[in-house]
Amino acid sequence: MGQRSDSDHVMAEATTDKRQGHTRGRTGNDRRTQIIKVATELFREKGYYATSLDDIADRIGFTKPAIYYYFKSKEDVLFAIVNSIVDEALERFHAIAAGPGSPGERIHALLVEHTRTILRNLDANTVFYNERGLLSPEREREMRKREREYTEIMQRLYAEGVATGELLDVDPTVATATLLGAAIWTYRWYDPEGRLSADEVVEQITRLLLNGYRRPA
Amino acid sequence: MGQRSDSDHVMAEATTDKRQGHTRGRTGNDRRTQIIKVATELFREKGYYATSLDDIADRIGFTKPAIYYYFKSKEDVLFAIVNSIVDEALERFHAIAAGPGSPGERIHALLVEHTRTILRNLDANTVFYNERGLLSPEREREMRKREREYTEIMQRLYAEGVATGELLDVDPTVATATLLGAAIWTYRWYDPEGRLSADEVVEQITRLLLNGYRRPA
DNA sequence: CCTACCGATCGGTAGG
DNA sequence: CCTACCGATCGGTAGG
Repeated sequence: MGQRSDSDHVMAEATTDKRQGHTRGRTGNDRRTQIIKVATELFREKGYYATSLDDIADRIGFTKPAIYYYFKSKEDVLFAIVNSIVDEALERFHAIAAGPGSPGERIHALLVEHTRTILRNLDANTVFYNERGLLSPEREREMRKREREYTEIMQRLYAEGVATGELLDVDPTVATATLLGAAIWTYRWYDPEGRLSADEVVEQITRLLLNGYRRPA
Repeated sequence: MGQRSDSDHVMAEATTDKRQGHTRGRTGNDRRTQIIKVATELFREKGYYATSLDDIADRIGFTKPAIYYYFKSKEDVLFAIVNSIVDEALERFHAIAAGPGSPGERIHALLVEHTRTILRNLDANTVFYNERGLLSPEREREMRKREREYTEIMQRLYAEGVATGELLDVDPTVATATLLGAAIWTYRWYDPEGRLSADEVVEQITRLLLNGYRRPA
């Protein structure tokens, strides 16, 4: 809490070579990244509304108006976080769906990669799933549209697998929402400091979803 | 939006027989119930912070201080909603776990009933899952404790099923979080006005979780 | 990136 | 259950 993380440190180093006279050697992009990082932590801990811009500025060590040098509004900070998550997910789904394997194998790959990504970046994904509803109506519509885009990729894949007889015959909308929901829900309970590694959890969840909880006789 | 629902209407009727001179024939308990109902709708629509006590009072047709006649604070209104949800879940889990059937059969029953309950009362369950983190630290701890209580019931059941060989051998914590998560996630995507009935959705989800998405050969 | 400040919102209370 | 009101918080801006 409050201490610099590794990724932050690495980024600070990366720009050290080409110092441009900015305070403490940070470039503008670096500062922007730092604001996003700290905001992500705080939005996750306390939620968007309960986090003030003063809270964010305090944790970084400057004052609130500095944030307005990099962002037009508080909502823009949230949007930056949420947008990058949906961007990455969209790209990932496109890549895997277009890749090799049967529909069932590609769905398995989607579930593995989606869960891995969430567990590897719990802060931002928690903010994404908890706070994306607080964006302006226009931006929320935009987000929903892109989310629908990648869930539809999975639905088409599922429908294909049902048609070939590879996958259990349930409604593709229900199937994908349920499977993705099971994967996404990890953000609510997984504890990185806990007993189980992220890789173990990913393996067990995806095996459970593939085979069902009833052990085959 | 803004119109009286059936349940509201029914409650108003129920107290008509024994009018006590209250405005529009409502008893105190009735008013309290009405405040909870309207707050539940608004907290779901706009979230807890974005909903003011004036919003709630406006939709009912009186003024903010009236709410303080029935509740000590805004948080108490949220607590009333969240508390009743966790109460019912706890009772349901206890009853089913103590009931008949193999561990696998009782887990199936738990998933069916939990999903049904969520779909039948989407407003309050959405508030529960979205806003329970906004309670005071003491109350949040109390909620988490009771939630843990009923997830542990399911974990013990799962462990028992693994021991007898009935259930797939994955960690009971992972299994129950994943299965429950898949069921709970319905609150985020199920549309009561949509193509599928709640009963169909419950049947398909629980069948999918039991058998897995790969069709048995 | 800072100091100083404004305007609006809102939970909660006094006093009836 | 109402009118009137207070105190605190907070996003955002002026002006440098």
